[in-house]
Amino acid sequence: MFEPTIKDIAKICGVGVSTVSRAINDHPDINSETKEKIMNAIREYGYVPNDSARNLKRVDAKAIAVLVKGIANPFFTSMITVIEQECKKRHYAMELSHIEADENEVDVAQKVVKEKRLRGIIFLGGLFSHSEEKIKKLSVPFVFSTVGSIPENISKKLYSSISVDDRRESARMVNYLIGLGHTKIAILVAEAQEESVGKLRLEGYCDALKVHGIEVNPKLICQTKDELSHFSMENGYLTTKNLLERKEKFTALYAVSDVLAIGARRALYEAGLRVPEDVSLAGYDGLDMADYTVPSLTTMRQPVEEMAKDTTRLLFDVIAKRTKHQHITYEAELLIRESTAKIPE
Amino acid sequence: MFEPTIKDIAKICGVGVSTVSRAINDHPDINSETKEKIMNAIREYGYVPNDSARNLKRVDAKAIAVLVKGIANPFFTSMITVIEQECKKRHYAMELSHIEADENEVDVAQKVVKEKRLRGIIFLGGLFSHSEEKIKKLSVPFVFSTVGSIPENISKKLYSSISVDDRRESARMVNYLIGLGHTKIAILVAEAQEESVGKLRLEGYCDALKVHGIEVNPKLICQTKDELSHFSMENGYLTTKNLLERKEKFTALYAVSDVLAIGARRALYEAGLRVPEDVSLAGYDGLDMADYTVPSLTTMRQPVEEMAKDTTRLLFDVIAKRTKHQHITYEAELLIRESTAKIPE
DNA sequence: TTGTCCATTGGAAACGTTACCGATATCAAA
DNA sequence: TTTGATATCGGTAACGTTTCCAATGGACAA
Repeated sequence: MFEPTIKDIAKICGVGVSTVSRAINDHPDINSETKEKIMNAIREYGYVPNDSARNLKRVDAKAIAVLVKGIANPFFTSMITVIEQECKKRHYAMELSHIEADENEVDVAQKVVKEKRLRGIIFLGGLFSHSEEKIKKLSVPFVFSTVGSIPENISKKLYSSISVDDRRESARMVNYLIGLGHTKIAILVAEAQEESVGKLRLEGYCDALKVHGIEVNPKLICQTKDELSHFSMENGYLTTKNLLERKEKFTALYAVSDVLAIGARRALYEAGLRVPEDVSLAGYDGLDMADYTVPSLTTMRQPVEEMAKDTTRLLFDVIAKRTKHQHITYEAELLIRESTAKIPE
Repeated sequence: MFEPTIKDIAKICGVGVSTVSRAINDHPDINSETKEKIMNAIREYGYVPNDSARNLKRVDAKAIAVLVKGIANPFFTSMITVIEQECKKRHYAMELSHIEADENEVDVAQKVVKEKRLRGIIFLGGLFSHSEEKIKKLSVPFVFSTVGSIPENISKKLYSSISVDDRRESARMVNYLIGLGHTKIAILVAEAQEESVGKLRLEGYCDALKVHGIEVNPKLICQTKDELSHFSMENGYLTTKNLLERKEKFTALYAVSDVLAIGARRALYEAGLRVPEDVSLAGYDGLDMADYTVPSLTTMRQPVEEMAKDTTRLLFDVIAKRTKHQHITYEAELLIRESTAKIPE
């Protein structure tokens, strides 16, 4: 079947290709009658500009990329949805790419940016193995927005970030549990490596215990298994089962992610432990899901929508050079629900 | 910063551009030493081929698109993840696009295909307003794979489909509930419009009741609200609250999606109804999530992974003209778990 | 009338790649 | 030596756009 190009449209309308180009790109230097005539022909013949040709010619491809590590976490799904909407508003395309566990995200970024001539990158994920040297090598007009932990070893001038102070908010949650009378608090932690959210949230947990003079009991610190997706219900479930086998007494369980908490809930249930009567359960993230479980889950809500919107806005601002790189920190909101309760006397 | 092109690499290596092209595309007509030399230079200078230029020149852009209606449903998220992996294996890019409620999916497909010169399209979604005429207009080498309900009014030769016989499997679920002794079975149904999964699952529900001589009680048929995302926990929750306000007695509640069921579970809980003691609850889809709720959810598992793999395989087969359009139907698996029980005498 | 300015247009050169076609070198066979 | 086949390579024309630059024509002032 016949696929019209800009030349065909030009011929049909008896004008030059540049005129058609002006028409479709809303250039001012064009007669309104001519433009209308062209637009009609375009509609009639179903002409759609070829994106590759456009991006090849344009200095600026109107597109950004979102790189996600750990798509399994619904928290990121929500963020992506909002980011996509924001891009659409600005008539930008959004390229979505997953980063596998064994890939380096800056390398992937490098490749994607060159391949597609993108204007910017948003990183989504809790753990990044950035190195300053690699980031400097990212040649193209580039914005590096990270959601989650902020790499400490890199000059803040090189990237923007959007994050919640995981360590502080995590401590806040544990403080709340301690306030309820709990002292034997177990923690379910994912990816407790350098610069990861897991590590920060674990540190917050330790901070809170120390402030209250409670000794950190290593037997109550449970790390998720590497073989599985770190933030998955299955991992939460299995890790909790593992914890229960240790026979170490605890009255509260704090999972550093809602998904983990939901898996944990199941494991507790199967072990015959009631929530919150026998064990108080707390999550982190504030997923919609956490509000519909039975019992509903006490959690730290991260302002997803706001964060996603700001990420996008910031990215476009930096691209347009309206602003320098910024680092925004959000407050999380402690949502107290049914899964946590005072420890019985 | 300096961004090398194929010409630069050619100059650096003292060869022609076509030789470099041969090297990066694994053409046979090239000396292995030359190739190695070129590959080294490419690594050293960080050359990455420009995707736009490639796709512009190539007759066949190595990419397909996945168009999703209703991304909120985690069922689709799983499918997309698998499809993406399959594409990666074949060195194809996957373009992901959402279809808004007010958009026509064939129009979107048309536009995307022309814009990006794609080789094929996969539709994901329960409801499509396809028209034969529009599909025929899809000019480019094109494959149309639909997952979900199959449009009945369109020649089967024009597209491929991957689906579960929603009507039959839905009836199977209701049969199972009837087998447990339930006769007052409420149904939570989303999007009960023409050609939608919702409608088919509702029909299956009616079929099963009729076979057992149980009268269909319209007061037990609850439609989700249009304002919300049809397949969301919130909608399941609100619709169930609405059902409960009707004061119509029921001993089982069948939600046509697990997400809805989880919302329903919450509403039942708040109303003081125990699952399964007071009300048996059943879902549909077989999400991972359904296995971790308390109580775990009886559901109809659709073979997501298999379906996603077959969809991709089929698409690539049709693109390569290895096969004609096909229509594959899968069996769902009835997963009986804790949320359903025999009706007490 | 002439010159100047503005609005509108067309032509053509890129953008970076692939694919075709032809060129060269090498080597074996005649 | 000549011929032909084979392996390897380079040049160049596209692919469909955008963007610059120059051209045209009309309006208006000098």
